[in-house]
Amino acid sequence: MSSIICTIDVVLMTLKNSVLHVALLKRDHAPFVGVLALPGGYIHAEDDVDTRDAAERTLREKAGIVSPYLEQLATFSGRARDPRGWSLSVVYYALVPNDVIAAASHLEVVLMPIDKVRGLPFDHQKIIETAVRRVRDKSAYSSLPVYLCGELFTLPQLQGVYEAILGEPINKVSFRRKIEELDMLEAVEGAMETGKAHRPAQLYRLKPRYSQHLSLTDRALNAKSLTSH
Amino acid sequence: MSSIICTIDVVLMTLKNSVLHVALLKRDHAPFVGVLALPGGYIHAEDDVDTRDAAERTLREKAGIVSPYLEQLATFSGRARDPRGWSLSVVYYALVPNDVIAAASHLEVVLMPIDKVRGLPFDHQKIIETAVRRVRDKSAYSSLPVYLCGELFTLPQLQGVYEAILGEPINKVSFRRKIEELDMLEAVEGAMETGKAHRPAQLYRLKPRYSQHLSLTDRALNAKSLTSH
DNA sequence: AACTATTAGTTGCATTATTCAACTAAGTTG
DNA sequence: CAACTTAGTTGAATAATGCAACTAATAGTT
Repeated sequence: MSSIICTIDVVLMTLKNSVLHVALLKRDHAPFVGVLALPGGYIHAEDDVDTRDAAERTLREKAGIVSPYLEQLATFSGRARDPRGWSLSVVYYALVPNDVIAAASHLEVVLMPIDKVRGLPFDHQKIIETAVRRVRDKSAYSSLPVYLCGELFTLPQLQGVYEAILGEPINKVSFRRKIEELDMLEAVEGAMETGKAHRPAQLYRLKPRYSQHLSLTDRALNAKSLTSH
Repeated sequence: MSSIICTIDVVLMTLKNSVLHVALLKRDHAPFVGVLALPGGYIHAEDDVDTRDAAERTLREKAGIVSPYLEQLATFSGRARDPRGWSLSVVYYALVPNDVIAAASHLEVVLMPIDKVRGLPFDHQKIIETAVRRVRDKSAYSSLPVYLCGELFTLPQLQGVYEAILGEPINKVSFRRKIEELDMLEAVEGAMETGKAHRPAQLYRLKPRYSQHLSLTDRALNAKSLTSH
């Protein structure tokens, strides 16, 4: 009856040089051994509590990472996507600061700019496109991008992250008003950015209760993207 | 290896007396035979092209309905949700006009107001809550609610549908501006609502190319709901 | 036929939100 | 200590939204 192949995959994204990158790994199992692909694998019904648990395990085992943000993206399924047969992959996406990947990278994680991704097995290309679209859409009206920053960051840094994801400059006053409204950051008392030849910026961190949670507005940051979907 | 139970479920919603209702069916298989639950069933790897196809089949077979809008909601999974063992359900949601359900209802579809839903098996309660939240969130900045109207409708009717879903009155002028901006409706030349003792309203329909597609704005209809999620 | 009641649809203004440009602040470097 | 550079703020210009009052069109009532 159930000849369905049940897997999970994780789209692990980070910002490097102001460009969104996705983490890829060389596959160690057939099919497509040695080919770069999304980290993923079978769901372990014995060990995993649910698919989120499976995604966390995969991230831990294959990339040595515990992600501060992990959310279900969608499930991709069908007869055609895997040569082994009818398969189904529950896909999660994660956002982490670049240095977390660099620090954890005892394994061979390849960071690929999302514009350069090509030649992936299965429907991984389509999965990544879906994930990138989701991140962009969600960033316009939520605090999602903070997960691409480290523990501490300045507002100009955070603005740069938003701009990198949304792909267009944001008005400084508008940005700060939105961040204020989201009410998710707290200034770190007396902590300032150092080493730059100009006025130092205040350091902020995410308010504890927003770990793994997003703060939302009902107005997008930026009026451009009227999309049909 | 794969002892995972793979199913799909559909949250079929409609508006009846200005209240969101969800369609439930008495289960004809164990477990929970005879208990009201979401329409769903096993994925048929032999027949179904993918999970969307399985959802469409289920809707057709169990409720006699072809939905004008069907979208993947999320996948619910885990050891605990089904007494038979580790299971996974890819859930879709559908919106249909009330009369479509009424017309198709040779089968025993029970329409339950979403506030009254209780005592459902598995995690169906949680699934429905997720679906309702999704519909509400999405309705604030998209054309989603048109799928709850019939083929033809007036702007006041459509406004009533938005208000029923969002749960608060909308300013008439703002509403019409938004609809204009979404650019998804076309007036039916010379067709007017009849039979009412007042000025008749213009009839509209969805522009053909928006079938199964949404039109989005970047500004929500209504400034209330600042939600944490 | 005129009048009443009721809802459709529009118009102009008041209010609020967003953007822009110019300003002040506070460091490092030479 | 003057020059430079970026942080952060302020106020005015512009745009979006909401409100209230208007006109329009129908059925029912006198």
